[in-house]
Amino acid sequence: MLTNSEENYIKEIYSLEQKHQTDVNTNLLAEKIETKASSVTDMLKKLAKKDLLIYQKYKGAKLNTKGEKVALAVVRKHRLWETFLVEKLNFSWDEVHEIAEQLEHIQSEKLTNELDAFLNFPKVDPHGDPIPDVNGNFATIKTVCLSKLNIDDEGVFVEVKDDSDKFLKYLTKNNITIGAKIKVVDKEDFDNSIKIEIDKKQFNISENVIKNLYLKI
Amino acid sequence: MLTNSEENYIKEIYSLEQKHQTDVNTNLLAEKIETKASSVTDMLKKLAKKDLLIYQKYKGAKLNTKGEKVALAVVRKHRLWETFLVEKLNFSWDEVHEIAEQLEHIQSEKLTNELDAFLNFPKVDPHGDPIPDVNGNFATIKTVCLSKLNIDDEGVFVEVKDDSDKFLKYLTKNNITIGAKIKVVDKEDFDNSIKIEIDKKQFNISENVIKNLYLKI
DNA sequence: ATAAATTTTTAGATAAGTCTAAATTAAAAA
DNA sequence: TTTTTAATTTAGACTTATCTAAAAATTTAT
Repeated sequence: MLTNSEENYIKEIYSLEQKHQTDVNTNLLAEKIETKASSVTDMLKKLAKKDLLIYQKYKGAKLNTKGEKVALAVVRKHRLWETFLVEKLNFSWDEVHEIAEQLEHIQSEKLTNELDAFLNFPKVDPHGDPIPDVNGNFATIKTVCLSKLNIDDEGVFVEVKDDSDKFLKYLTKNNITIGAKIKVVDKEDFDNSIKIEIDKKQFNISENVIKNLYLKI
Repeated sequence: MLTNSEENYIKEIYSLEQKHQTDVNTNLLAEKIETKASSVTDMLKKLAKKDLLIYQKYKGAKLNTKGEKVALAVVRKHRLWETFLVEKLNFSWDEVHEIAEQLEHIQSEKLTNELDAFLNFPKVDPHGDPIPDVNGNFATIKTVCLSKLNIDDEGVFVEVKDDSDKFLKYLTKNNITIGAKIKVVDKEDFDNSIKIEIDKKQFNISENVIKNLYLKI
């Protein structure tokens, strides 16, 4: 049985591994978990001793199969609960993260699986992130970052990478919601901003926004 | 913000106060929480300092208004989650306690209230225990302990006091479920057991069972 | 290749919640 | 009322997860 803290480290390590495709280093992890590097070192030692990851001094950490399984179970719970909150309890997509952070640590396989069934085995959560099934498998939908598109290209917005409520509120305000059809109207080289069109309305978005939006072409 | 441990103490103190109508003493509380008396003393001091209860050395503790409010909020969450698990996720009444013990600590008023609405503002949980509303109020249905009935008296079983899965499994096995019509057929003075009739079938139950069953006459 | 800068680890401290064992207080019995 | 028993509290220790400050290793720059 793992503590909430241990699960949080494993989840974050998993997420960083996916993003950077390399061993996770101490400082970055510390920043993400919002703690100090020395605390991270302690925890990595502990998780290595529990046989959840490979840790080499000064070289960083990497989940082993067991650790990855834990990570996927936590991610599964997090995304199922987010889906539940939005679909059944009238939450909006910018209100669910913090609560799911708590709910993801509830220990009961039956609960997780019954919730999955109750929600009709959803494939993605309210942010378009894939939900691992009971065996940890998930379909990777082929998505393309909005930054990769050229003028006149278009696609359907299906996944957002930054789940912060600040960012999600910005998107909602600008009508950029999952399922929206987005067309690239213009690109500015000097600041990498672009002009997009949604529902016949055009407006500019900055590089920081662009890199967090993923489309299905 | 209270820790899970603090909430558990407050909940248990509240429950013991209701049951015994007197200040809660250290040893009994220690037994219920499954910890040592010395740990209880420490926690009572801490909760008193946080102004959640009145604590007098060697005299026991008693929740104040603030503490009672916390207790009712936790009880509300516990019972709403139990109801959710049984009504929406196919759990039986003997499977929900442990999971609700975890879920009752999730912090989000909106979540609690949306869950309440989603369940249609239930008045009682799967064990017949009343669910406090958003203000901490609950209707006290007038119930009578089965031990108070005489031969040929009858009533509808609406509430069970012992929520342990062992006991609930026993009841299920013997067809004693919430809503069952129970008639007292015979009483044995020497061991206080009685013979009851449910659905035309008669059988004997012991004093330990009897004292945990409450009926509406 | 060496020095400087950065990253990471170690050492020692702290807070929460628990424990054991000893001391104290209250309650019950003689 | 004094003694005995039981309940409660105190003192000191342990674990988990955290922190700061200092030391060590690695990386980058000269």
